[in-house]
Amino acid sequence: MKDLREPLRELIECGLPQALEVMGERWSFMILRASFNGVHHFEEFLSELGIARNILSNRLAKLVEHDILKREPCPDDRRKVEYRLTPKGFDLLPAMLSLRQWGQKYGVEVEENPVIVDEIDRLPIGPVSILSHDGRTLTHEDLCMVNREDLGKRVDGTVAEDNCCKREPGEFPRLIDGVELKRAG
Amino acid sequence: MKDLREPLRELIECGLPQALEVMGERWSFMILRASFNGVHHFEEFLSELGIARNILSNRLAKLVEHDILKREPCPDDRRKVEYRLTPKGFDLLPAMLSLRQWGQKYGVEVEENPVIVDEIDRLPIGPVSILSHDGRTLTHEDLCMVNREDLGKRVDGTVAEDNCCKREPGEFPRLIDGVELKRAG
DNA sequence: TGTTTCAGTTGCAAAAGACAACCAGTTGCG
DNA sequence: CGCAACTGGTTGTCTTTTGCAACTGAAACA
Repeated sequence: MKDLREPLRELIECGLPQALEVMGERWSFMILRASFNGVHHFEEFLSELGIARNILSNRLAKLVEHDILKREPCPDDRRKVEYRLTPKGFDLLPAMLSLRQWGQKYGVEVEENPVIVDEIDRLPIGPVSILSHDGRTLTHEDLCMVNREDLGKRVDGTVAEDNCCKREPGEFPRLIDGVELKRAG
Repeated sequence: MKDLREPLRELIECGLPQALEVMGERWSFMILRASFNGVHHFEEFLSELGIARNILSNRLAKLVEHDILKREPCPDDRRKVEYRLTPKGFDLLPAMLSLRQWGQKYGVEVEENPVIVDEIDRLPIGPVSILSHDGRTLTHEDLCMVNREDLGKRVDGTVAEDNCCKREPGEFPRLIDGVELKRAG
């Protein structure tokens, strides 16, 4: 009965494992960053990242397979191959930038020299943010998790309490237990 | 002279490698997600994630070492240890959510059952977004990279062109080449 | 007191990554 | 044309990381 935990795990299933299947692998994000920076060719990635050839080959193939990059022969020079971001790849920009900003905030000082700016006013962008459906900026304190059926329902009742440890303010309530209770009952 | 590319690589140095040092390792993000969901104990992570004991031990130690989680003995039961998010850990929420939303958008359909909502109106949050300094939502098409010295300067001059391949709309201009030119000249 | 739980550690097999060498199509050049 | 150089790989070997199972030591429990 080692699979007992399986349904429990499924309850908090979300897009994260799927995202990590590709982007969780080493070098994937670095390759993506290079792509955003306009790197398109194998040897270019190679020298830019300092990655092993076979790993780069493998990673590029996987990114192409997952439709994050597209692979096309270069018209000018048929030896060359072009790797370019697909729309799906471009959609990873918020993830990459928020990671990057986090690293910047807490890492040792790095003076990010080419700065990412808003093209219009040429001023640095703000932090990548969690927004409510109507555009308010939310912090982790403003969030909680509810069951799909209870969307939009304002509840004034008490929140299910953890049996051992109290919930930190801003941490998602452990709905897992609540749901488990529902299923059992 | 194999180190010739080193200074080139440094030019686009940013927080990403630093972020990936911890969060790029396998399981780190899954452990983080569990933490956000209120998981605090070793055995809990173990059954929730289906990870090997030694790897979990190693990963938790590394997250603690990097001040993403804090490790404290449980007051109620001195066998137990509590792992809790630090402010630095909470700051990874945008990165985790944007990854998650991306996985959700492009992955096979998963009905994210505990839905993350705004606590106030209990409606699902919007997409994690890139904002300008004054709060406008930006897409990848609105961004570009400039040198630190040129911040705020509106330039009407032409943009440095790639020698081989044209830049896709929305892709960051390859300032690497431009900068290299400047340094050389 | 013996048993169970918790948070690990240790040893071993398997998978993934790094490094270097080799290879097949271009391409540029004399 | 003939040949060296370039590009984008592949293959083989070694090292590191991961996964699995068994074991440990301290605390709780019965």
